[in-house]
Amino acid sequence: MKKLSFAEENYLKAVYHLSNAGELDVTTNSIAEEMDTKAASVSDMLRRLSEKEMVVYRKYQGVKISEVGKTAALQVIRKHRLWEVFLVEKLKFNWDQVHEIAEQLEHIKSPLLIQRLDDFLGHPKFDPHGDPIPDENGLFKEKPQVPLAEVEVSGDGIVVAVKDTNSMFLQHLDRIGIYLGAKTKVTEKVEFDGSMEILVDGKNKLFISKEVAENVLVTH
Amino acid sequence: MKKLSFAEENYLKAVYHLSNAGELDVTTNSIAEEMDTKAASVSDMLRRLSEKEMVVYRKYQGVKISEVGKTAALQVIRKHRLWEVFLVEKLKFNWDQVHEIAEQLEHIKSPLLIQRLDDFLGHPKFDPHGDPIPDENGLFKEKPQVPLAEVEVSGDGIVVAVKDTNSMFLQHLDRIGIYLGAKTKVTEKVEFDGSMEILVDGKNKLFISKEVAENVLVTH
DNA sequence: AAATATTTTTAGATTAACCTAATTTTATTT
DNA sequence: AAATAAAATTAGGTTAATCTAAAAATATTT
Repeated sequence: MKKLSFAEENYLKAVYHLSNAGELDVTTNSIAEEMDTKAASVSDMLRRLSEKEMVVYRKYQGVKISEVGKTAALQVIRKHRLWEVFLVEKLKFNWDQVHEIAEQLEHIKSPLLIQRLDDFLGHPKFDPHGDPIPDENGLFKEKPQVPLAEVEVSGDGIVVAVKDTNSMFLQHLDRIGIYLGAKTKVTEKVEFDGSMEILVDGKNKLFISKEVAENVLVTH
Repeated sequence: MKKLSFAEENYLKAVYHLSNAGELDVTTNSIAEEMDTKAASVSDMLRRLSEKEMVVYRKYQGVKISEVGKTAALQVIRKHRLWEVFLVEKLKFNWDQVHEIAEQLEHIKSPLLIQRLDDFLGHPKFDPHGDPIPDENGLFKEKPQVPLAEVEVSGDGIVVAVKDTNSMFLQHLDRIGIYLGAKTKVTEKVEFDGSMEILVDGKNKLFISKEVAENVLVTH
Protein backbone atom coordinates (compact mmCIF):
# COMPACT_ATOMS: atom_id res chain seq x y z
CA MET A 1 0.00 0.00 0.00
CA LYS A 2 1.80 3.10 -1.30
CA LYS A 3 1.37 6.20 0.76
CA LEU A 4 -1.33 8.78 0.21
CA SER A 5 -1.14 12.56 -0.08
CA PHE A 6 -2.73 14.81 2.52
CA ALA A 7 -5.57 15.56 0.10
CA GLU A 8 -6.16 11.90 -0.64
CA GLU A 9 -6.26 11.09 3.06
CA ASN A 10 -8.76 13.86 3.64
CA TYR A 11 -11.07 12.65 0.88
CA LEU A 12 -10.88 9.08 2.13
CA LYS A 13 -11.77 10.21 5.62
CA ALA A 14 -14.75 12.15 4.29
CA VAL A 15 -15.99 9.14 2.32
CA TYR A 16 -15.58 6.94 5.37
CA HIS A 17 -17.51 9.29 7.62
CA LEU A 18 -20.29 10.08 5.16
CA SER A 19 -20.80 6.41 4.42
CA ASN A 20 -21.34 5.64 8.10
CA ALA A 21 -18.18 3.57 8.41
CA GLY A 22 -18.19 2.32 4.84
CA GLU A 23 -21.72 0.92 4.72
CA LEU A 24 -23.53 3.28 2.36
CA ASP A 25 -22.77 4.74 -1.04
CA VAL A 26 -21.74 8.37 -0.92
CA THR A 27 -22.67 11.07 -3.43
CA THR A 28 -20.30 13.49 -5.08
CA ASN A 29 -22.17 16.53 -3.84
CA SER A 30 -22.19 15.40 -0.23
CA ILE A 31 -18.42 15.01 -0.35
CA ALA A 32 -18.07 18.43 -1.96
CA GLU A 33 -20.17 19.98 0.79
CA GLU A 34 -18.35 18.16 3.58
CA MET A 35 -14.96 19.20 2.25
CA ASP A 36 -15.93 22.65 1.12
CA THR A 37 -14.79 22.12 -2.46
CA LYS A 38 -16.53 21.90 -5.81
CA ALA A 39 -18.19 18.79 -7.24
CA ALA A 40 -15.79 18.86 -10.19
CA SER A 41 -12.82 18.55 -7.86
CA VAL A 42 -14.48 15.63 -6.12
CA SER A 43 -15.11 13.75 -9.38
CA ASP A 44 -11.47 14.24 -10.25
CA MET A 45 -10.22 12.94 -6.92
CA LEU A 46 -12.62 9.98 -6.94
CA ARG A 47 -11.22 8.93 -10.29
CA ARG A 48 -7.70 9.00 -8.83
CA LEU A 49 -8.66 7.21 -5.60
CA SER A 50 -10.43 4.64 -7.70
CA GLU A 51 -7.29 4.00 -9.77
CA LYS A 52 -5.45 3.40 -6.50
CA GLU A 53 -8.26 1.02 -5.51
CA MET A 54 -9.06 2.97 -2.38
CA VAL A 55 -12.71 3.32 -3.40
CA VAL A 56 -15.14 1.56 -5.70
CA TYR A 57 -16.42 4.24 -8.03
CA ARG A 58 -19.22 3.93 -10.57
CA LYS A 59 -19.77 7.14 -12.50
CA TYR A 60 -22.99 8.91 -11.62
CA GLN A 61 -23.69 6.21 -9.03
CA GLY A 62 -21.58 7.32 -6.11
CA VAL A 63 -18.65 5.69 -4.28
CA LYS A 64 -18.14 3.10 -1.65
CA ILE A 65 -14.90 2.82 0.27
CA SER A 66 -12.86 -0.35 -0.44
CA GLU A 67 -11.37 -2.59 2.24
CA VAL A 68 -7.88 -1.13 1.72
CA GLY A 69 -9.41 2.33 1.71
CA LYS A 70 -11.20 1.64 4.95
CA THR A 71 -7.99 0.49 6.58
CA ALA A 72 -6.20 3.62 5.41
CA ALA A 73 -9.04 5.89 6.57
CA LEU A 74 -9.10 4.21 9.98
CA GLN A 75 -5.39 4.75 10.48
CA VAL A 76 -5.81 8.47 9.79
CA ILE A 77 -8.77 8.57 12.17
CA ARG A 78 -6.71 6.72 14.77
CA LYS A 79 -3.97 9.33 14.51
CA HIS A 80 -6.43 12.21 14.63
CA ARG A 81 -8.06 10.92 17.79
CA LEU A 82 -4.84 10.03 19.55
CA TRP A 83 -3.49 13.52 18.89
CA GLU A 84 -6.73 14.99 20.24
CA VAL A 85 -6.25 13.04 23.46
CA PHE A 86 -2.69 14.32 23.66
CA LEU A 87 -3.78 17.92 23.15
CA VAL A 88 -6.47 17.76 25.82
CA GLU A 89 -4.81 15.53 28.39
CA LYS A 90 -1.23 16.71 28.13
CA LEU A 91 -1.31 20.20 26.64
CA LYS A 92 -4.48 21.33 28.44
CA PHE A 93 -6.51 22.33 25.41
CA ASN A 94 -10.29 22.43 25.58
CA TRP A 95 -12.12 19.82 23.55
CA ASP A 96 -13.45 22.47 21.18
CA GLN A 97 -9.96 23.73 20.29
CA VAL A 98 -8.33 20.52 19.21
CA HIS A 99 -9.98 19.54 15.95
CA GLU A 100 -8.19 21.98 13.68
CA ILE A 101 -4.76 21.11 15.07
CA ALA A 102 -5.47 17.39 14.91
CA GLU A 103 -6.46 17.85 11.26
CA GLN A 104 -2.84 18.77 10.65
CA LEU A 105 -1.20 16.26 12.98
CA GLU A 106 -3.17 13.32 11.58
CA HIS A 107 -1.09 13.42 8.39
CA ILE A 108 2.30 12.93 10.03
CA LYS A 109 3.75 9.69 8.70
CA SER A 110 5.53 7.53 11.23
CA PRO A 111 4.04 4.30 12.54
CA LEU A 112 6.59 4.26 15.36
CA LEU A 113 5.56 7.75 16.44
CA ILE A 114 1.94 6.70 16.73
CA GLN A 115 2.84 3.57 18.63
CA ARG A 116 4.91 5.59 21.10
CA LEU A 117 2.24 8.25 21.41
CA ASP A 118 -0.35 5.57 22.13
CA ASP A 119 1.93 4.13 24.83
CA PHE A 120 2.54 7.58 26.29
CA LEU A 121 -1.18 8.25 26.52
CA GLY A 122 -1.89 4.89 28.12
CA HIS A 123 -3.81 3.37 25.20
CA PRO A 124 -6.95 5.48 25.37
CA LYS A 125 -10.06 3.95 23.83
CA PHE A 126 -12.03 7.17 23.20
CA ASP A 127 -11.13 10.68 22.13
CA PRO A 128 -12.20 13.84 24.00
CA HIS A 129 -15.48 13.91 22.08
CA GLY A 130 -16.28 10.34 23.01
CA ASP A 131 -15.45 8.90 19.62
CA PRO A 132 -13.74 5.52 19.67
CA ILE A 133 -10.05 5.22 18.75
CA PRO A 134 -9.33 2.38 16.29
CA ASP A 135 -6.36 0.15 17.20
CA GLU A 136 -3.43 -0.64 14.86
CA ASN A 137 -5.67 -3.05 12.99
CA GLY A 138 -8.51 -0.60 12.61
CA LEU A 139 -10.67 -2.32 15.19
CA PHE A 140 -12.61 -0.43 17.82
CA LYS A 141 -15.53 -0.85 20.12
CA GLU A 142 -18.55 1.27 19.39
CA LYS A 143 -20.06 3.08 22.24
CA PRO A 144 -23.32 1.52 23.36
CA GLN A 145 -26.28 2.98 21.51
CA VAL A 146 -29.27 4.09 23.54
CA PRO A 147 -32.70 5.35 22.53
CA LEU A 148 -33.06 9.10 23.00
CA ALA A 149 -35.88 8.24 25.39
CA GLU A 150 -33.33 6.90 27.87
CA VAL A 151 -31.03 9.91 27.82
CA GLU A 152 -31.17 12.11 30.90
CA VAL A 153 -32.02 15.81 30.74
CA SER A 154 -28.97 17.82 29.55
CA GLY A 155 -27.41 14.65 28.12
CA ASP A 156 -25.62 14.95 24.77
CA GLY A 157 -25.69 12.42 21.97
CA ILE A 158 -25.13 11.81 18.27
CA VAL A 159 -27.78 10.09 16.20
CA VAL A 160 -26.22 6.86 14.96
CA ALA A 161 -29.14 4.66 14.03
CA VAL A 162 -32.91 4.23 14.01
CA LYS A 163 -34.69 1.26 15.49
CA ASP A 164 -37.72 1.46 13.25
CA THR A 165 -36.91 1.83 9.56
CA ASN A 166 -40.34 2.10 8.00
CA SER A 167 -40.52 4.95 5.55
CA MET A 168 -43.29 6.88 7.28
CA PHE A 169 -41.08 7.14 10.31
CA LEU A 170 -38.00 8.10 8.31
CA GLN A 171 -39.98 10.72 6.39
CA HIS A 172 -41.16 12.14 9.67
CA LEU A 173 -37.54 12.38 10.85
CA ASP A 174 -36.58 14.14 7.63
CA ARG A 175 -39.44 16.58 8.06
CA ILE A 176 -38.56 17.54 11.62
CA GLY A 177 -34.82 17.65 10.91
CA ILE A 178 -33.38 14.58 12.58
CA TYR A 179 -30.74 12.76 10.57
CA LEU A 180 -27.81 10.41 11.07
CA GLY A 181 -24.98 12.31 12.62
CA ALA A 182 -27.14 15.02 14.16
CA LYS A 183 -25.94 16.20 17.57
CA THR A 184 -28.65 16.09 20.20
CA LYS A 185 -29.06 17.50 23.66
CA VAL A 186 -32.08 16.63 25.76
CA THR A 187 -33.38 19.86 27.23
CA GLU A 188 -36.62 18.69 28.85
CA LYS A 189 -38.47 15.46 29.49
CA VAL A 190 -42.23 15.22 30.02
CA GLU A 191 -43.06 12.45 32.46
CA PHE A 192 -46.68 11.75 31.75
CA ASP A 193 -46.52 11.12 27.98
CA GLY A 194 -42.83 10.31 27.46
CA SER A 195 -42.32 13.23 25.05
CA MET A 196 -39.27 15.45 25.22
CA GLU A 197 -37.69 18.67 24.07
CA ILE A 198 -34.29 18.42 22.38
CA LEU A 199 -31.78 20.73 20.76
CA VAL A 200 -30.43 19.54 17.43
CA ASP A 201 -26.91 20.67 16.42
CA GLY A 202 -27.03 23.22 19.18
CA LYS A 203 -29.58 25.38 17.40
CA ASN A 204 -32.88 23.73 16.44
CA LYS A 205 -35.31 23.24 19.30
CA LEU A 206 -37.63 20.28 18.69
CA PHE A 207 -40.50 18.62 20.54
CA ILE A 208 -40.53 14.90 19.88
CA SER A 209 -43.03 12.25 20.87
CA LYS A 210 -42.35 9.15 22.95
CA GLU A 211 -42.57 7.07 19.73
CA VAL A 212 -39.81 9.08 18.10
CA ALA A 213 -37.66 9.20 21.23
CA GLU A 214 -37.77 5.42 21.55
CA ASN A 215 -36.74 4.82 17.96
CA VAL A 216 -33.88 7.23 17.53
CA LEU A 217 -30.60 5.78 18.79
CA VAL A 218 -27.76 7.93 20.00
CA THR A 219 -24.33 7.37 21.42
CA HIS A 220 -23.67 9.20 24.62
CA MET B 1 3.36 38.08 7.05
CA LYS B 2 1.25 35.59 5.07
CA LYS B 3 1.93 31.96 5.80
CA LEU B 4 4.43 29.86 3.93
CA SER B 5 4.09 26.45 2.29
CA PHE B 6 6.02 23.44 3.55
CA ALA B 7 8.40 23.75 0.61
CA GLU B 8 8.98 27.44 1.21
CA GLU B 9 9.70 26.81 4.88
CA ASN B 10 12.19 24.10 3.98
CA TYR B 11 14.05 26.32 1.55
CA LEU B 12 14.16 29.16 4.07
CA LYS B 13 15.57 26.85 6.68
CA ALA B 14 18.24 25.64 4.26
CA VAL B 15 19.23 29.21 3.40
CA TYR B 16 19.40 30.07 7.08
CA HIS B 17 21.61 27.12 7.94
CA LEU B 18 23.92 27.42 4.96
CA SER B 19 24.39 31.13 5.55
CA ASN B 20 25.59 30.50 9.10
CA ALA B 21 22.55 32.17 10.71
CA GLY B 22 21.99 34.66 7.91
CA GLU B 23 25.49 36.13 7.70
CA LEU B 24 26.82 34.93 4.38
CA ASP B 25 25.47 34.79 0.86
CA VAL B 26 24.38 31.35 -0.22
CA THR B 27 24.82 29.80 -3.65
CA THR B 28 22.14 28.10 -5.69
CA ASN B 29 24.11 24.88 -6.00
CA SER B 30 24.74 24.58 -2.29
CA ILE B 31 21.00 24.86 -1.66
CA ALA B 32 20.31 22.28 -4.35
CA GLU B 33 22.76 19.88 -2.76
CA GLU B 34 21.48 20.46 0.78
CA MET B 35 17.88 19.89 -0.29
CA ASP B 36 18.55 17.14 -2.77
CA THR B 37 16.86 18.95 -5.66
CA LYS B 38 18.04 20.46 -8.92
CA ALA B 39 19.53 23.94 -9.31
CA ALA B 40 16.70 24.91 -11.66
CA SER B 41 14.15 24.21 -8.92
CA VAL B 42 16.16 26.32 -6.52
CA SER B 43 16.28 29.31 -8.89
CA ASP B 44 12.54 29.01 -9.28
CA MET B 45 11.92 28.97 -5.56
CA LEU B 46 14.36 31.79 -4.86
CA ARG B 47 12.45 33.99 -7.29
CA ARG B 48 9.23 33.25 -5.40
CA LEU B 49 10.77 33.72 -1.95
CA SER B 50 12.22 36.96 -3.19
CA GLU B 51 8.79 38.19 -4.33
CA LYS B 52 7.56 37.46 -0.82
CA GLU B 53 10.56 39.39 0.51
CA MET B 54 11.82 36.45 2.52
CA VAL B 55 15.23 36.64 0.88
CA VAL B 56 17.30 39.22 -0.95
CA TYR B 57 18.11 37.67 -4.29
CA ARG B 58 20.45 39.01 -6.95
CA LYS B 59 20.61 36.79 -10.00
CA TYR B 60 23.88 34.91 -10.38
CA GLN B 61 25.07 36.48 -7.10
CA GLY B 62 23.42 34.26 -4.52
CA VAL B 63 20.88 34.97 -1.77
CA LYS B 64 20.88 36.36 1.69
CA ILE B 65 18.00 35.77 4.07
CA SER B 66 15.97 38.92 4.93
CA GLU B 67 14.99 39.96 8.45
CA VAL B 68 11.42 38.67 7.99
CA GLY B 69 12.84 35.53 6.44
CA LYS B 70 15.14 35.01 9.38
CA THR B 71 12.27 35.35 11.82
CA ALA B 72 10.24 32.83 9.85
CA ALA B 73 13.15 30.39 9.64
CA LEU B 74 13.82 30.68 13.37
CA GLN B 75 10.22 29.86 14.20
CA VAL B 76 10.42 26.70 12.11
CA ILE B 77 13.71 25.82 13.80
CA ARG B 78 12.12 26.50 17.19
CA LYS B 79 9.30 24.10 16.38
CA HIS B 80 11.68 21.46 15.06
CA ARG B 81 13.79 21.51 18.18
CA LEU B 82 10.88 21.59 20.62
CA TRP B 83 9.36 18.56 18.91
CA GLU B 84 12.72 16.80 19.12
CA VAL B 85 12.78 17.38 22.87
CA PHE B 86 9.25 16.02 23.09
CA LEU B 87 10.13 12.91 21.12
CA VAL B 88 13.19 12.13 23.24
CA GLU B 89 12.00 13.20 26.68
CA LYS B 90 8.38 12.09 26.52
CA LEU B 91 8.14 9.44 23.83
CA LYS B 92 11.51 7.80 24.61
CA PHE B 93 13.03 8.04 21.16
CA ASN B 94 16.80 7.94 20.77
CA TRP B 95 18.46 11.13 19.60
CA ASP B 96 19.28 9.55 16.24
CA GLN B 97 15.64 8.73 15.45
CA VAL B 98 13.98 12.09 15.87
CA HIS B 99 15.17 14.25 13.01
CA GLU B 100 12.98 12.78 10.28
CA ILE B 101 9.83 12.97 12.37
CA ALA B 102 10.60 16.52 13.51
CA GLU B 103 11.01 17.47 9.84
CA GLN B 104 7.32 16.74 9.48
CA LEU B 105 6.13 18.15 12.79
CA GLU B 106 7.93 21.46 12.32
CA HIS B 107 5.40 22.49 9.67
CA ILE B 108 2.31 22.23 11.87
CA LYS B 109 0.77 25.69 12.06
CA SER B 110 -0.55 26.72 15.46
CA PRO B 111 1.21 29.27 17.64
CA LEU B 112 -0.87 28.18 20.61
CA LEU B 113 0.21 24.57 20.15
CA ILE B 114 3.86 25.54 20.28
CA GLN B 115 3.35 27.71 23.31
CA ARG B 116 1.61 24.87 25.12
CA LEU B 117 4.22 22.35 24.01
CA ASP B 118 6.95 24.65 25.30
CA ASP B 119 5.15 24.92 28.66
CA PHE B 120 4.65 21.15 28.78
CA LEU B 121 8.36 20.55 28.21
CA GLY B 122 9.38 23.11 30.83
CA HIS B 123 10.87 25.68 28.43
CA PRO B 124 13.94 23.72 27.35
CA LYS B 125 16.85 25.80 26.06
CA PHE B 126 18.61 23.08 24.04
CA ASP B 127 17.45 20.19 21.87
CA PRO B 128 18.69 16.59 22.24
CA HIS B 129 21.67 17.32 19.97
CA GLY B 130 22.69 20.32 22.08
CA ASP B 131 21.43 22.92 19.62
CA PRO B 132 19.81 26.01 21.17
CA ILE B 133 16.05 26.50 20.92
CA PRO B 134 15.06 30.03 19.82
CA ASP B 135 12.35 31.69 21.93
CA GLU B 136 9.10 33.19 20.51
CA ASN B 137 11.12 36.19 19.34
CA GLY B 138 13.78 34.11 17.68
CA LEU B 139 16.38 34.85 20.33
CA PHE B 140 18.69 32.24 21.80
CA LYS B 141 21.99 32.00 23.56
CA GLU B 142 24.77 30.08 21.91
CA LYS B 143 27.14 28.20 24.10
CA PRO B 144 30.65 28.76 22.80
CA GLN B 145 31.25 25.54 20.92
CA VAL B 146 34.52 24.20 19.53
CA PRO B 147 35.14 20.97 17.66
CA LEU B 148 37.09 18.50 19.78
CA ALA B 149 39.65 18.58 16.99
CA GLU B 150 40.59 22.12 18.00
CA VAL B 151 41.04 21.43 21.71
CA GLU B 152 44.68 21.35 22.90
CA VAL B 153 46.21 18.33 24.56
CA SER B 154 45.13 18.17 28.23
CA GLY B 155 42.21 20.51 27.48
CA ASP B 156 38.90 19.73 29.19
CA GLY B 157 35.41 20.08 27.73
CA ILE B 158 31.80 18.99 27.88
CA VAL B 159 30.08 17.60 24.81
CA VAL B 160 27.31 20.07 23.97
CA ALA B 161 26.46 19.42 20.36
CA VAL B 162 27.25 17.53 17.21
CA LYS B 163 27.90 19.19 13.89
CA ASP B 164 26.74 16.26 11.77
CA THR B 165 23.39 14.78 12.83
CA ASN B 166 23.04 11.87 10.45
CA SER B 167 22.00 8.78 12.28
CA MET B 168 24.98 6.64 11.28
CA PHE B 169 27.26 9.14 13.00
CA LEU B 170 25.04 9.38 16.08
CA GLN B 171 24.88 5.62 16.38
CA HIS B 172 28.64 5.47 16.16
CA LEU B 173 28.89 7.96 19.02
CA ASP B 174 26.46 5.89 21.06
CA ARG B 175 28.52 2.81 20.41
CA ILE B 176 31.85 4.29 21.46
CA GLY B 177 30.30 6.04 24.45
CA ILE B 178 30.16 9.71 23.55
CA TYR B 179 26.96 11.50 24.54
CA LEU B 180 25.70 15.02 25.27
CA GLY B 181 27.02 16.14 28.61
CA ALA B 182 29.99 13.76 28.58
CA LYS B 183 33.16 15.23 30.12
CA THR B 184 36.15 15.04 27.82
CA LYS B 185 39.88 15.50 28.22
CA VAL B 186 42.19 15.37 25.22
CA THR B 187 45.11 13.16 26.20
CA GLU B 188 46.97 12.89 22.89
CA LYS B 189 46.77 14.30 19.39
CA VAL B 190 48.21 12.58 16.33
CA GLU B 191 49.49 15.15 13.87
CA PHE B 192 49.60 13.22 10.66
CA ASP B 193 46.01 11.92 10.48
CA GLY B 194 44.19 14.29 12.86
CA SER B 195 43.06 11.47 15.16
CA MET B 196 43.26 11.81 18.95
CA GLU B 197 43.01 10.01 22.24
CA ILE B 198 40.54 11.30 24.79
CA LEU B 199 39.34 10.40 28.25
CA VAL B 200 35.56 10.37 28.68
CA ASP B 201 34.19 11.11 32.16
CA GLY B 202 37.67 10.63 33.54
CA LYS B 203 37.59 6.88 33.00
CA ASN B 204 37.01 5.68 29.44
CA LYS B 205 40.00 6.01 27.17
CA LEU B 206 38.95 6.39 23.52
CA PHE B 207 40.73 6.73 20.19
CA ILE B 208 38.72 8.88 17.83
CA SER B 209 39.26 9.67 14.18
CA LYS B 210 39.68 13.12 12.67
CA GLU B 211 36.12 12.86 11.30
CA VAL B 212 34.67 12.28 14.76
CA ALA B 213 36.87 14.94 16.36
CA GLU B 214 35.69 17.53 13.87
CA ASN B 215 32.02 16.77 14.39
CA VAL B 216 31.80 16.59 18.15
CA LEU B 217 31.43 20.05 19.70
CA VAL B 218 32.44 20.85 23.25
CA THR B 219 32.38 23.88 25.53
CA HIS B 220 35.66 24.68 27.21
C1' DA C 1 -43.52 10.04 -21.59
C1' DA C 2 -41.95 14.82 -22.28
C1' DA C 3 -40.20 18.61 -20.14
C1' DT C 4 -37.62 20.40 -16.58
C1' DA C 5 -34.48 20.31 -12.85
C1' DT C 6 -30.69 18.41 -10.50
C1' DT C 7 -26.49 15.99 -10.20
C1' DT C 8 -22.33 14.58 -12.02
C1' DT C 9 -18.76 14.50 -15.24
C1' DT C 10 -15.71 16.40 -18.71
C1' DA C 11 -13.06 20.05 -20.90
C1' DG C 12 -9.96 23.45 -20.35
C1' DA C 13 -7.30 26.83 -17.11
C1' DT C 14 -4.45 27.89 -13.14
C1' DT C 15 -0.91 27.44 -9.48
C1' DA C 16 2.95 25.34 -6.85
C1' DA C 17 6.66 22.57 -7.14
C1' DC C 18 9.30 19.96 -9.45
C1' DC C 19 12.01 18.21 -13.79
C1' DT C 20 15.36 18.23 -18.36
C1' DA C 21 17.58 20.70 -21.85
C1' DA C 22 19.17 24.93 -23.67
C1' DT C 23 21.02 29.38 -22.82
C1' DT C 24 23.34 32.95 -20.38
C1' DT C 25 26.47 34.69 -17.00
C1' DT C 26 30.49 34.35 -14.25
C1' DA C 27 34.93 32.15 -13.16
C1' DT C 28 39.15 29.89 -14.48
C1' DT C 29 42.72 28.46 -17.67
C1' DT C 30 45.71 28.64 -21.09
C1' DA D 1 42.25 38.31 -23.62
C1' DA D 2 40.33 34.25 -25.75
C1' DA D 3 38.90 29.85 -24.81
C1' DT D 4 37.01 26.76 -21.79
C1' DA D 5 34.68 25.29 -17.68
C1' DA D 6 31.41 25.89 -14.12
C1' DA D 7 27.35 27.89 -12.16
C1' DA D 8 22.95 29.84 -12.60
C1' DT D 9 18.93 30.99 -15.10
C1' DT D 10 15.31 30.51 -18.49
C1' DA D 11 12.27 27.89 -21.48
C1' DG D 12 9.18 24.54 -21.74
C1' DG D 13 7.05 20.33 -19.80
C1' DT D 14 4.78 17.33 -15.93
C1' DT D 15 1.83 16.23 -11.96
C1' DA D 16 -1.46 17.07 -8.15
C1' DA D 17 -5.05 19.66 -6.79
C1' DT D 18 -7.92 23.01 -7.50
C1' DC D 19 -11.33 26.08 -10.25
C1' DT D 20 -15.33 27.69 -13.88
C1' DA D 21 -18.20 26.66 -17.62
C1' DA D 22 -20.20 23.37 -20.71
C1' DA D 23 -22.01 18.84 -21.57
C1' DA D 24 -24.01 14.54 -20.22
C1' DA D 25 -26.57 11.51 -17.21
C1' DT D 26 -30.08 10.82 -13.87
C1' DA D 27 -34.17 12.20 -11.23
C1' DT D 28 -38.45 14.67 -10.74
C1' DT D 29 -42.47 16.97 -12.18
C1' DT D 30 -46.11 17.94 -14.97
